[in-house]
Amino acid sequence: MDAKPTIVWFRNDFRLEDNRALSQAVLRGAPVIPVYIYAPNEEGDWPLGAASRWWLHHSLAALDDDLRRRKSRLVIRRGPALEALRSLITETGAVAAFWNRRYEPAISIRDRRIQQGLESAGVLVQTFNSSLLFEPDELRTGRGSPFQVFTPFWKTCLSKPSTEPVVDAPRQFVSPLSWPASLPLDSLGLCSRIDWASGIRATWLPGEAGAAQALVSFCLNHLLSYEATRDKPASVGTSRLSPFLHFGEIGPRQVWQRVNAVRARTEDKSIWHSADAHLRQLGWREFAHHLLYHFPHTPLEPLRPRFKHFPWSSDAGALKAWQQGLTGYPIVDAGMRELWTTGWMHNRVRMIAASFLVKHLLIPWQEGARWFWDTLVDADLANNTLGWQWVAGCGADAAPYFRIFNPTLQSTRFDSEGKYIKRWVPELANLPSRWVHDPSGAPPLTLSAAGVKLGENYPAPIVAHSFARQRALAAYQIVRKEKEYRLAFAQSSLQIDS
DNA sequence: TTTTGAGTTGTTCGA
DNA sequence: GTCGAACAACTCAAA
Repeated sequence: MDAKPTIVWFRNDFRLEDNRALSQAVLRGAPVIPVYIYAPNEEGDWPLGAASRWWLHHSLAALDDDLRRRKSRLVIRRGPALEALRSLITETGAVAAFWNRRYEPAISIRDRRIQQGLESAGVLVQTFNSSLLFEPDELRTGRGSPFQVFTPFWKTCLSKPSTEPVVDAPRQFVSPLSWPASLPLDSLGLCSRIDWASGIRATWLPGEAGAAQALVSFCLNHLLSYEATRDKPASVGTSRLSPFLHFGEIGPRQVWQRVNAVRARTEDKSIWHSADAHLRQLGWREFAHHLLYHFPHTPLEPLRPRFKHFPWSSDAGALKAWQQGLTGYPIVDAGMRELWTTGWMHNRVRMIAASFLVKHLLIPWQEGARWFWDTLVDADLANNTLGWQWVAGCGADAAPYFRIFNPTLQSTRFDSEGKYIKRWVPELANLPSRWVHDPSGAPPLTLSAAGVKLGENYPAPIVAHSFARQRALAAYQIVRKEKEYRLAFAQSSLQIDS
């Protein structure tokens, strides 16, 4: 038996179950050294946001606890990652390094470099897929190009042989004779000194146990009626697994298996529909990673180049109102405040709030993406990019440009009693539900009876819907005609040439 | 190469 | 309140 240790490098796969790199390392029979390396400036243009750092801190603490329960531990180091790995190898005499692959552009370039660096020094490197059902290179259209439309992408996924089975968490680890030094978790400075995270702390339990609990609870209580309730932000209708999936405290294969198990136990068509609808959401996660991998420029630039010429406006005041939940559109404000308080926003409300920023305010989607990146506990480069480009109409399979959400209508449709609004915008708590979606339309007496003073304790709408809608349509006309402009330009330059 | 069919999540208008 | 049609049109994926 090889007594020289194997390093398992953890990176957004903070779990013991269904972790290929870990289980394969344990199988070697040699001591296993679990490592985390904090290297924020190796994440390209996207160092972790504040909410993500909070989650990471607690995720690492939870992983360390879980490892210690198995007589192991997590060794924490700072980057650069290659140097950290090299010195660990020197200190411990390790001969192998295993990790699960990440697919973000900057990270995969870095990781290939690290792999080469270690292999050239004689270290055995093995990497695995633990975070996707299908890796970006596995799926191609008939012509061999990457997919840009979701439905054929997902059909192709579903036509593949069923996903690999989930691997159990290793029962026991072999420890090294002595443990290499580890930085204290607190020294990474992931949690800011001012405790702004109380709302996040009250909402979430980071770590593998919290993830497992969230999945069980979802399958037991919400999956059965997922189709009916997933669009209702006032109720817990969605799985709320996104941060756990992002940090790899649960993997998509585990979700896939569990949801399919529920599906297999019933003949009830409505449950089948719900299960399929939820698996489809996993499909979107896959699609987002597929797109980011094949179109690595998209976090900063539109996938459809003609949108580079979109007449965006830069209105710092409006951006701030949006960020603070003070737009005067209750459903938007409720969402933005839920985000600020809990680090998460309901999917339906994300679309409404994002659409409002991009279409009502004409503020670049990149500004919205940046804010979400900083405030979401589930901030994920692939998902965030896909979502914002979809809303802005410049991405893959995007909403057509003329599809402009009416926040008031969305609100009456999906939060009809105004429960969600009243929870997050307490200024409006005493308004009758009929008016809570659009206080500016309420009779003055109703407003004063409810203690609402528009412009004083709750803002009037910062822009009128019908005006904003017309303005957005007009702005999109410019992008729409870009093709014609280009043609005209080409012709005119031909004329100049001749 | 060309053609054909289809595409997460909508809104507004008028009856 | 509910219903259907119009909106306006692009691009991808597959045959």
